Amino acid sequence: MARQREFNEDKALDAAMQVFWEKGFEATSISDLTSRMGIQRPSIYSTFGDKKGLFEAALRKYTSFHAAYVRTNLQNNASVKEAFRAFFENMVAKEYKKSPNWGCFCINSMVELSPHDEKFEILTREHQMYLSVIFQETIERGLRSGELDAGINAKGLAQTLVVSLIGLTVIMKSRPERSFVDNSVEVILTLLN
Amino acid sequence: MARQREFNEDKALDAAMQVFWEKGFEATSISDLTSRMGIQRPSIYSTFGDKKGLFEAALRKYTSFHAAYVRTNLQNNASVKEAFRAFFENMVAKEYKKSPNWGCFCINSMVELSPHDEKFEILTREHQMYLSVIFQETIERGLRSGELDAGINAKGLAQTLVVSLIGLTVIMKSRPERSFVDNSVEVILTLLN
DNA sequence: AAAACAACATACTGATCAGTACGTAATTTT
DNA sequence: AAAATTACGTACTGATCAGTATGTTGTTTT
Repeated sequence: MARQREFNEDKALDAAMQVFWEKGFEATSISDLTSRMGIQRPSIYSTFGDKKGLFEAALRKYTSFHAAYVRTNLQNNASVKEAFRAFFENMVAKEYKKSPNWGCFCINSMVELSPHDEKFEILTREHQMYLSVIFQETIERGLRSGELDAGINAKGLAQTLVVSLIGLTVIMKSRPERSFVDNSVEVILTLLN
Repeated sequence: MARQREFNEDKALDAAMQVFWEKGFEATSISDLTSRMGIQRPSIYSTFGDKKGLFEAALRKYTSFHAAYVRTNLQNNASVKEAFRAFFENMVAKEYKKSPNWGCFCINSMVELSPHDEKFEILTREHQMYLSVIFQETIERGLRSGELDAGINAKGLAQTLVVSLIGLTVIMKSRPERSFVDNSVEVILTLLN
């Protein structure tokens, strides 16, 4: 290579992720991206291909960060029940702090793009499957330690918690009364008993 | 009025609903709409205001139809447990038949528009609240008949079922293995026991 | 039948879209 | 230092966007 990059590719991608997360794919223009990424239009195309390529890179960055975040959170607590409670309650509290509330970039993409683009159908599905595995491993840890009832179906419960997590994330976009979400979390957590 | 309408407003709105449901707000152009509605561009503006006005009319039509559909479905069965089982299983089966899978127009709108437009935040929230009331009334019917355990918290459970319904609808957009969704439905239904 | 009125269709507006051609600046290799 | 290479910035492309001006057609009222 001759001349060196003046911008940090990772920081630029991070900025793009935020814009796409906030506005979605269709509502985001290249001009929105250049201004927030702090780079020129041709730099986007030479570095990331096209708009969809940039979106894909941003989503991959998000999912890998998010997966690590979820994994760390659940491993952080010796009690599996407390780990899930803290995880769900924290996630609710965080969403109610922000206004407006962008939800989860992967879920947003699943809703907007998956039915129209197989690449994103696969990408978003695989992230949910990955979360499901993390949940399942956490539940199995609770089964081994005896904290959880041996009658629990780890896989089915993990899948249900992923579904619940999605449902909570989505409904919070419409800003229901806090008690609505709190009640739901409470009922969902009874599945661990 | 002088000259009479040549198109059926209700049928045109129905066509618009389908387009918006399939593609979302941003990805739908006025040209998409005119061709599918079978009317000319100025007819849209004179009848529905602007693109967002048409979208709102379409979404209102959807939610009122959907609410009636859910209500009828749940009232159709003497057993509350069987009613919820049939409702969830039917909803899963229907989504897996269609390809691609547009999900729920109201949920799509909640994800795409609610964080950026208060009108749709309210509209989509109120539909979820309405569904929650239908669910709660159904659960209370089961409590009165003795079919459901008296310890059940009707409101909290209804809210949780709404959250679960949203989660299931959304995750099916990424076409997970059928067993993933079936397992989740099974676990969710245990909340009625 | 004439006048008023409303829905129709065509064709247009300026703005913005995603993507690119091209000239300039910086860094490397020869 | 000259040549090659790559990034940068400006300015552009044709296409498409949401929305509208305008003239025509059909129906009602006078």
